[in-house]
Amino acid sequence: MAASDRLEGVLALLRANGGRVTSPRRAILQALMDHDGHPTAEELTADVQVHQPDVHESTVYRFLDELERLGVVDHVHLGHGPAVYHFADDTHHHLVCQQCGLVIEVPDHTLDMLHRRLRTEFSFEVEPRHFAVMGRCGTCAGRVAPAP
Amino acid sequence: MAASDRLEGVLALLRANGGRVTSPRRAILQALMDHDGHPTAEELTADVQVHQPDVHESTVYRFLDELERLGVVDHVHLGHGPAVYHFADDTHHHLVCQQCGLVIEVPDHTLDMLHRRLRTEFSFEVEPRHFAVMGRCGTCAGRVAPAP
DNA sequence: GATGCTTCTGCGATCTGGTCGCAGAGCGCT
DNA sequence: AGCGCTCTGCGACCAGATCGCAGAAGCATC
Repeated sequence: MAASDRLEGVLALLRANGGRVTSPRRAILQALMDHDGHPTAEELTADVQVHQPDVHESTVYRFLDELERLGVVDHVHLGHGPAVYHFADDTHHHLVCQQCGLVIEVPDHTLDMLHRRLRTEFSFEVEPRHFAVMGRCGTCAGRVAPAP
Repeated sequence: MAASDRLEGVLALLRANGGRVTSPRRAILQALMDHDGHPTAEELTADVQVHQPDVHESTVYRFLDELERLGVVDHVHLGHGPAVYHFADDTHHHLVCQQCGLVIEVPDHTLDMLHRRLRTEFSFEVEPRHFAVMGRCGTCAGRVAPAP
């Protein structure tokens, strides 16, 4: 199946870069693939510990760092609170509601205009992948009267 | 002079809301006005402690919170690291270079297009005031070859 | 399948940024 | 000056994340 291909592919890349394949690492990758959405390091740790209770949070952090160095995953800051992780080929931006925490995924090209404008006016290359775009979702924006 | 008018104005507002005027509070406000740029709570504490060494960091945090409740100041998260504070009437957005930390202030209307687009396409009300827009400044973007 | 070099891991300590509870100081109304 | 209530310094505490260490385990080689 495709999922296990992906896992083995990452492990091969890891080995090719002098890394070792261990059972905590397999479990962390598996948890990352099994999780739908945007897991935090803490959530991943919890998932892994269901089957391997001794895997330590710092191991998860260290391995996620390494996966990031290898370009396999990215981490994103969705406003306050812990960072969340996802596979790097899952390219999209995040709109986060500051009120209810809803995360809306929007395709890359949605922010193209902004890119162009800030590039021409300020020579600034926006990179909204690592930090979310904050605001309020339709429901929350409608529910609360805007401040005076 | 206008600066002391401003200080007294804030203190009057504070009193009008049942707050008290104390020498730590005067000093914190003064430090905020004297600082050009975007001070962190820690920097403000240090500035205050030059003249009043006993003022505690937690006092600074508490007073900044209160000033925020009164609508006098806002705090902004410029990517990683501590939040920075500025007067609320100083309305602009922040572009932050993830590489060198440069902060570019851009007028409110620069992001109007983005507002409109995200509102019509995703019913999302962008609120980019509380979190900076991250990316790379012209110098850093030019200096480093884009990743393959 | 044993050896040995190197990497990984669990663990606790540590760090940063920020918050909280408490007892006492001090503001400001009268 | 007296009094009620707010504010303050202080240390403890919290979350999220990182680090140093000694021991465990991968894997290339024999």
